[in-house]
Amino acid sequence: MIPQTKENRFDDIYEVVRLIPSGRVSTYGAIAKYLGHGGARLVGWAMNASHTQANIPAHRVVNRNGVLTGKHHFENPEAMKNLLESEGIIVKNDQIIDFQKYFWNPETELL
DNA sequence: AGCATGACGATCG
DNA sequence: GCGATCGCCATGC
Repeated sequence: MIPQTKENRFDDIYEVVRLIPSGRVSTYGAIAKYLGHGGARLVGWAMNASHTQANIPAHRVVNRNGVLTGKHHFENPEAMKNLLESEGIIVKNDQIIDFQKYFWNPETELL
């Protein structure tokens, strides 16, 4: 039996992030819970290493409050906000307006 | 091997 | 409502 390595976990996370449709956002906790990988920090860490992968819409992943906590990891702090607004999502003061309306939950959307 | 940190989340006081 | 604390896993020193 092949043990589940970190690469498997990261790959699973990347796959789910890639499934987030344009104009929608998801959270670290929701992805972590959906994959059952235990902690939201794993998703956060995977996002941190997402620069090693291609086509990872990391800007569509925010924390449970809909706050752009990871914007500083982009080239520019406003890049994340700019990308989200270009997809029709309103961002005010680093926070997504009507976050619950744009929230994309893999547990329900992919089921 | 032990300790600190991190794009988080939940709980407690 | 908010700050402190713990849990989660991976990484760096």
